[in-house]
Amino acid sequence: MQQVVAPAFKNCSDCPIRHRAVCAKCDSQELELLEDIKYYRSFTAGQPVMWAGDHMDFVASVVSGVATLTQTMEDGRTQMVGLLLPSDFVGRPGRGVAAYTVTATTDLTMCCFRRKPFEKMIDTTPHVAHRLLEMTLDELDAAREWMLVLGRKTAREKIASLLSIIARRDALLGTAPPGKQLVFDLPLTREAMADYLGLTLETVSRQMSALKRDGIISLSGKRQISVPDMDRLMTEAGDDSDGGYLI
Amino acid sequence: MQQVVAPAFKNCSDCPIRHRAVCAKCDSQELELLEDIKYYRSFTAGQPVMWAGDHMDFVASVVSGVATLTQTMEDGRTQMVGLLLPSDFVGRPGRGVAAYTVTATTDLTMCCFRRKPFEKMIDTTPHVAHRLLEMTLDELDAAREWMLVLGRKTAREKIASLLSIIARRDALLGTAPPGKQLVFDLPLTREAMADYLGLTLETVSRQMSALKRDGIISLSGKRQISVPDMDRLMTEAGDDSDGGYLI
DNA sequence: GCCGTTCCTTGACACAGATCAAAATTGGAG
DNA sequence: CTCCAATTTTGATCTGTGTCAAGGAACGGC
Repeated sequence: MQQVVAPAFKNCSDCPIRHRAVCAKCDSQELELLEDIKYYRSFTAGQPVMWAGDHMDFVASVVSGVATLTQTMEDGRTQMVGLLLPSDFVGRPGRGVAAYTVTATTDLTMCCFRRKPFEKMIDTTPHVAHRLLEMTLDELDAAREWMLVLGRKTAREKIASLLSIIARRDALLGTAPPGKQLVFDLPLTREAMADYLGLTLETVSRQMSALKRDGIISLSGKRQISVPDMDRLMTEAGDDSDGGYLI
Repeated sequence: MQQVVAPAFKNCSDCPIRHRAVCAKCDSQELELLEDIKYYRSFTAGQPVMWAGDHMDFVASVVSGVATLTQTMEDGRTQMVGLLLPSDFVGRPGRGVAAYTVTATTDLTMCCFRRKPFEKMIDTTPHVAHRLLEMTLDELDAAREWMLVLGRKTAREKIASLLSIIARRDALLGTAPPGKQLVFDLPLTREAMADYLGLTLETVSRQMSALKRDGIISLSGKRQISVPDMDRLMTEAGDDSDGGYLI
């Protein structure tokens, strides 16, 4: 099922996530070590990357596309526990079994590192270990912010929170012009949004309609969102529209 | 408000969390470096340790007692985002401002490290950095398990999940005899439990009463819980009673 | 030992979001 | 272009949990 295709670039120096991923701080010598243990894999939108419980002999960086990390109960209730964007890291050094199910929600390319040699690198090259610690601490902060969303926000605030997270990321990536009107594509179905936010897909749909009706967002097709006033969206999310650190 | 008292031991080799905290892998030479930058602080039950936004010139390990990490919205809605038990780490290297409010829920002693020298140690002694990475990854896993609880579990399942987490921890610490009947103290008020689980304190109280009525738990006083059948509690939590790794 | 404070329990009722059901829209295959 | 399947929207109703309110139990200070 998995397609293995060549990415659009040849080596690390041309890599689009070179300066943000786990390899960000590596010097050219360390990069060579990584080159030896890496390979690319690509997946099409909707494909599973791995299932919770699978044996895993690699860790990876997302190069392009979006993937989700989900956890499922026996009766089928599903909760998304991570949203993986370009430069994010997948897998845990020292753990050979996947703890979560990973699914590509858009076409996806990952840069995979064979696990054993990567673990050795962590022990020997401080740059990789240090960057991985930094990224893990960032993920922990994101997870904790998300807990507040899941535990205490209303359905409308949850939707607004998710939209503002994605909008902010797109603004960072420079996709949008610096002008006020933000436009971006939702990389998630209504169901995936529901799994992210601990809601049902019907509630997601209703709240999206409500935000549209109230002029907070507008839609072109089902997936393209534009936000005329970012501050207003942030207010709907229940966040202090100023206080928040822009990452 | 903060009481600074001497702990019951003198140096790291007598420390009760010596083998589990961030210093777990340090050799005696590294320990000496830590001794130079550490000091103890104690707090009584209920005292705030720090407020979100406070300037913070230390990081710390919990030596004894329990503390909570909470996040609060402008209108007062509160969500607990971390439960700090002995050996857990507080603070983030590289960040001088507290992101969360920390509160002692029992009498608490922390081993504090001055932040700047600690950051230098992370860069120079791989044992500390490596252990901190490991601990952060564990916390991230815990946070993700918690997301499933917050997003998808019913009130009854949430309470059962919290009780089984605390029961398992106490079992690990060897407080309980290896027999079946687990007995432990809840280190949290009903309100703190509600903040942990994204519920109101009334709902927590009702569900505690329901679990008691159904014989899943029994109470002596408000805080001492006994669990006659751990598997049954796990089932109520919606967890596979076998599959779960006992950490 | 009494009293006040804090914490906890229980009840009545309201409402946000879930559930069940069906129709509408979209996008891709042929 | 047409049709089919997947996704999304909308409607009607139900229910779990929140909200408001009142008492009760436990604990520390005097």
